[in-house]
Amino acid sequence: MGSSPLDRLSDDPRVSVRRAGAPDPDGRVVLYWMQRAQRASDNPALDLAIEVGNALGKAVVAYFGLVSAFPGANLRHYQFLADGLPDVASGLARRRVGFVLRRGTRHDLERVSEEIRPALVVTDENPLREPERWRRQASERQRVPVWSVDADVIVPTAQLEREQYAARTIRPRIHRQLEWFLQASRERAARVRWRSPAGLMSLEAGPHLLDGLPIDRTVPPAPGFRGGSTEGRRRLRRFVAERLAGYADARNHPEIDGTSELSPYLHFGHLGPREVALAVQDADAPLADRQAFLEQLIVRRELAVNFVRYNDRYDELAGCEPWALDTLRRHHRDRRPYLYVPRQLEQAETHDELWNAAERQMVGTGWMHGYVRMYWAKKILEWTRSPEEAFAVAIELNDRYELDGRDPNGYAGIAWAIGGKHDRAWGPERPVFGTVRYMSFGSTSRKFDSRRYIGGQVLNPHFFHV
DNA sequence: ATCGGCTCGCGCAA
DNA sequence: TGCGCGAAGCCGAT
Repeated sequence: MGSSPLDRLSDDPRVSVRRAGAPDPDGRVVLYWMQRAQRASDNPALDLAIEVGNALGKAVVAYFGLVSAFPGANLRHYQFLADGLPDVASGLARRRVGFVLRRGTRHDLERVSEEIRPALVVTDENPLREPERWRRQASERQRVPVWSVDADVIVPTAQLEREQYAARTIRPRIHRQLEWFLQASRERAARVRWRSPAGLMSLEAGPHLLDGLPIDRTVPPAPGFRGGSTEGRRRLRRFVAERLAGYADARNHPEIDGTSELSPYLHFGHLGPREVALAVQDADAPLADRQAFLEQLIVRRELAVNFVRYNDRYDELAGCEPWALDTLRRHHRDRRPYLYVPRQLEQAETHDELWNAAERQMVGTGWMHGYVRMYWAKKILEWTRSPEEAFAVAIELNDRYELDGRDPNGYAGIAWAIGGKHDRAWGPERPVFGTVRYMSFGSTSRKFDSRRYIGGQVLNPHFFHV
């Protein structure tokens, strides 16, 4: 049995062998199909591709397909993504890795493979159903080995083995493994330099990349966010220097810029979670603040990834627990004093100015504060005709307007708010909610300065990111 | 300001 | 089988 250098590399718990076999000896390169992890450092998938290339004595090339068919994505998301590609290009060059950038309606790993003739293909992971299907189908069609690397979590998702019931069940399992997995990667460069075959097509990462691409352009780019690893790292440094001290309290004050606002960068893979965690862990800030942030970044974020990976109904009410489905069903005919259609919600036309402010923050800036996201989703449950409709409307709005939409965090957050996912029952039993945890305007407003949050929105829709 | 009761079920000790 | 306790809550009593 194997103890060749290659077997040792595929033995890593981050790695799944999706197509087994020996690398094609006639293959010219190791091909890294970059999808989720759109960065050239703190990227275990890229690191592995380089290790394999060096072990085989072959060059390494990364292929990125800018596909217009990504479900639910619009110009806001594509602009942010495209902002990040120049950083990918320059970062890969520093590691002597080639870059092939193409665009089209869908991924075309097959054609790129035919042109480049890889010995082996490496890719990253994304637990959402469509990207997972792309990886599976592409692996079936390859004639060379395909390995995927779980690059965007700290503890590999497979280590948890099954769907976790709550934060309290995943937390000790994650903490036990952090010492092993929370380590900076060794950023090696490829030993063999990539030489592009004559005539191989690749686009320039630049401002015109989106021109003519058939995407949904009805949502404008987010005015306060520029994508990319460089910008993400700048924001990380600023957060650690200016906001980490005091984070444990400030994060629950939506009227203050107290959070990291890094979720878009993590969503597009412009930053890796290890780099963020290590920067915070080693920071000169009170322990309680560092712990509060790491709880969000690691325990809560990876619980969300676990949910999407192991529950194929992650975007419907039916994916929630029986106790919650029962209590919501018993209350589905309750009278609802306020009822809104999706259009009214989208336009922030409710009687509740706190809710409207949260909605406007999301639509206008592409990012809603985490604390009001809970309130926002729970009120949709209260103001629509059924929990199923509430779930669908919340996901549609979240995925359309949030820069970090279409992300496990969003699905888990909405399932928590509407379906009690990862939560517990709370009495007393109430209309519509049953024993799903309730939130009220009055109580929520007493915890932070909601007037200031609302006012900031009214005076300047970009208040939060100026 | 703080406290208790509301309510459910996992995971572990036994 | 019993028991402790848990993502951010709410409300009324003290």
